[in-house]
Amino acid sequence: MMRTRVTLADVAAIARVDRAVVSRVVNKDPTLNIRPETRERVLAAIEELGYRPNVAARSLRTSRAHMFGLFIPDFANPVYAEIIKGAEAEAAAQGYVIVTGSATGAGLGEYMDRIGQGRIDGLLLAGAGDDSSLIAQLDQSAIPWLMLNNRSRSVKRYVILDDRRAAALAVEHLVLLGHRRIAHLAGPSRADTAARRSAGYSAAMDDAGLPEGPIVAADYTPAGGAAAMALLLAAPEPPTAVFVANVASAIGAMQAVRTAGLEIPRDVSIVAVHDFELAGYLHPALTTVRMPLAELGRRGVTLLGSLKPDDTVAEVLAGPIELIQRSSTAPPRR
Amino acid sequence: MMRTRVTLADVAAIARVDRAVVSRVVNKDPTLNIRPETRERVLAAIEELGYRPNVAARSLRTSRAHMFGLFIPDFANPVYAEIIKGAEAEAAAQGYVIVTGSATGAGLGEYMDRIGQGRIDGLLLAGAGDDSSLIAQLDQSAIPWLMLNNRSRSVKRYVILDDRRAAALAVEHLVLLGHRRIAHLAGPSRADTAARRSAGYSAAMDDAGLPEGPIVAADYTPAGGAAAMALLLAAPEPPTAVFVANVASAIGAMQAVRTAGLEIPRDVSIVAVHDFELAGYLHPALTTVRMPLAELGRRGVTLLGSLKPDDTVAEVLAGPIELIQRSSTAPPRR
DNA sequence: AGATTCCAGTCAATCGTTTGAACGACAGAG
DNA sequence: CTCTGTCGTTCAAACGATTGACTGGAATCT
Repeated sequence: MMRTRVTLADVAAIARVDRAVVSRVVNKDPTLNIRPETRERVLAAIEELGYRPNVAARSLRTSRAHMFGLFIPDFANPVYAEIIKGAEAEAAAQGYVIVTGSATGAGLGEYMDRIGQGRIDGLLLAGAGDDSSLIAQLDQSAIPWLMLNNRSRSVKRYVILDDRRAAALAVEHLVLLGHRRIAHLAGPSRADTAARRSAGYSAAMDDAGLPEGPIVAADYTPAGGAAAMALLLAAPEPPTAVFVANVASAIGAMQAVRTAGLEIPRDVSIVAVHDFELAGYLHPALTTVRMPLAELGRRGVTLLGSLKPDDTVAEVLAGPIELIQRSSTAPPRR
Repeated sequence: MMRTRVTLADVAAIARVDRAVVSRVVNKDPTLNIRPETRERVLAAIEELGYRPNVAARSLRTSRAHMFGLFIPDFANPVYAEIIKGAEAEAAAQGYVIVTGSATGAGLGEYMDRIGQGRIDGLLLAGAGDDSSLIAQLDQSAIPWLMLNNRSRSVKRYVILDDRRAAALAVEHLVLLGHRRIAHLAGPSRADTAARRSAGYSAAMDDAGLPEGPIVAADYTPAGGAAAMALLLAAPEPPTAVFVANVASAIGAMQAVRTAGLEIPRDVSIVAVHDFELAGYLHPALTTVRMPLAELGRRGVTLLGSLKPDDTVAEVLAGPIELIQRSSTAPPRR
């Protein structure tokens, strides 16, 4: 049952007032002086016709779209799912809606083309690389934008989490359990988060007076983690504990431990960054460091709303970072 | 560096033609007769100014937004992540962009309010319930919509997968391995997918000449699955295999098996519907039935594009459904 | 009584594109 | 030499909402 679209004019006609009045009633314009009974008529007409403002017309006139863009690498990654949820919640609270795009669909440039001009009031880039041609394009587009969980060397427009501290927390936990040979299964060298987590690892090891164990870099994938872990275990004096920079790698790493005929945590303890629901259901349940990912998304949206064109943003989100101890970490074997 | 926005008029001025010409060039209007050199001038001006059409103006005029809505229960659920990816890919191919919303942000009604009128050309509802007040509201909104992976009793507007066949495939696999006491850990009774999978289970058991084992319903959550599995294992003659309707439940179920001091697949085999990346990394690796979820998203978008106002759609997506055999299923113990 | 303020709205320009209709110049037909 | 057709463009009216400026009357002030 296709209804014909209802406009301000229709409402105005029924309520016997000017379109302007209806508009001001809808927008709760405080400068409007109106008799209660007139307002009632307007409201009744809106109700009767089921009027809803036309977004295109409104945004053409006001040049505000009430929509934010959010670009992520992959929807299937629970880390970004968490960020989206936070961003969406905050956007909803502001009456905004989110138009998502992912690198699996097509590149960022192509996404920007489809977005066009005037469709979004701001853009969040979660986990995108540091591509300078991209940044140039963004600056041309005249909308505020921000990187999440990934900083750019060239431009100060990012909010990140305290990955350093998260890494240190994980390492301290292992140290406290009595481990001394603690290796680091790092992320890919081009990833900014990986670098910060590695730095945290090094600092914490240093603080504990321990020598940095072997560090092996791997992709943020199960396969990458498995390969890297196999390497670590093959060493003449394998580590008794491994700090893994990422859950995806950690899952692969756990598999590699089993493949090597060893047992977690008896032979090797594992702790990884980012908590996620399934972590507690893996076997053994994975000890993780929980970071405020949803809060990161929320903060990004909040900032977008108040960002001035040339503002710089270089924020390390203050938020709870906690160790979720499960069964993959234990004191080393005597 | 905030650029001042570039309009058709700016381009027209530089190219020394009318706005209309620029518009027709941009839109590749086939009825336009134009001298090659004029076209060149226009293209050059567009390039020089970096002109991009204003989406609001365009969509006000044409009443097409080049945007689809997609509402899902939860971004963190890998099943919907897969659907989104498919939908996004197809939308991108059509030059459309997707505005997502989830039930974790706020309800569908609230999402529709934020969407407003004229912002989307169609709406996909993935896994939403069969809420009749909602359907009334949708029909009022004058945009085509479709349910994905969930059918509504009241309205024929859905695309679903062949859950019946998927369930049958899983059960047949267990039968082939030699199992005879095959239980079913079903989904919540209000979920449409759960009902179809249960039907498939029953049919397959019947075909195999086996008595229906115990059937226990559980939420599509690890906790629900764990509780239900505990119940199944406590029976005097526990099943040697369980067909689980959903991966989330399956993960909980696996935990419950371990808690009971049993081993998979030695003491009980488990197979679940929907494959997902981590399934291969669980311990033991979970045997699943892979369904074409991305294809479902893709198909939904395709249909939205060609849907007439009063068309009915009741489609069971034809697409590959395959058993991914891993290590959680084996012949029963003698 | 005349001036001023307030009330309760109305008027109309504007945002940037799209698109059916019109138009001047030129060519070819009759 | 006028008429009819193309060619290559231009004209201008939408689309629907917003918002600063304005207005006609009543109430209040001086």
